Amino acid sequence: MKAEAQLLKGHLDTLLLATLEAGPLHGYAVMEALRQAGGSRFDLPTGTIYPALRRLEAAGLLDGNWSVVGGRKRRTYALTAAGCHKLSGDRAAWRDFATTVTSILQARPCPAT
Amino acid sequence: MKAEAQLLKGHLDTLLLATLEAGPLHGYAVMEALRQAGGSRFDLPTGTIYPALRRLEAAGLLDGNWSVVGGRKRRTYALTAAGCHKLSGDRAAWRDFATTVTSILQARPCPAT
DNA sequence: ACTCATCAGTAGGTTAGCTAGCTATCGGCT
DNA sequence: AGCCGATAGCTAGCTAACCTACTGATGAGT
Repeated sequence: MKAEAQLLKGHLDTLLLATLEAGPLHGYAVMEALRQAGGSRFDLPTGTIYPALRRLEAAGLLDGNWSVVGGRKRRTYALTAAGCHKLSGDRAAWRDFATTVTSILQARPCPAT
Repeated sequence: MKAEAQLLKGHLDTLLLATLEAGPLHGYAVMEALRQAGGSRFDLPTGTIYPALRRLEAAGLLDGNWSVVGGRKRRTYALTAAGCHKLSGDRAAWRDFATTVTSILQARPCPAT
């Protein structure tokens, strides 16, 4: 599939990578960080986050490791070098995409219907 | 489904509405206008455009009418009042979404792995 | 006559996010 | 001790939407 196609729906992956850029986090923490960063706009359910993280891990963009904190198992994800590289590209792609969409959406006076 | 969910993948509808805000166009022209506006970033196939336009028409956001130009049948779509209203909301939603994503994607110095 | 661009549409597949459900641990409460 | 809510992780299956690939028609150019 074309890379542009991903842009139409694949923003989540980029956001996850960006969230993990600041440092490794486990799934639940990623979820909360995103919710906080997005001001409830990105209040994503676990069914969205966990598969996405696994997807990114499978793609080699994240490195997931089990750890036990207080007897509770946690899978902590860290950005890999490939993930960091991907993020740079995604960032540029997002800027490009956002700029284009914004310019197309420039408000024109809506003519009376 | 939540409205926010649409934002993750439903940008196309908004772009189509915005393209038609300047004036009624037929499907093929919409495709070209979008391609031109997007500088090849939105080089969408007919299989994407036509169903989308029909979807928007079914939703009452567009008004489609057959016309014959040079013996060729054309379906010309015009923005309805509802579509115009929807576009205003989408525009605000996009600004909101774009701002949030951009802020999350703020480039931090990628620490050495 | 043949080819190409224009114009419209559909069928079917893939992806990804969502809903809904599950397991398990810890801490606080009764 | 037993229960419940919050934390933490995972999966199955649905749906929406976008894409690929196709059909079919007309008109213009060669």
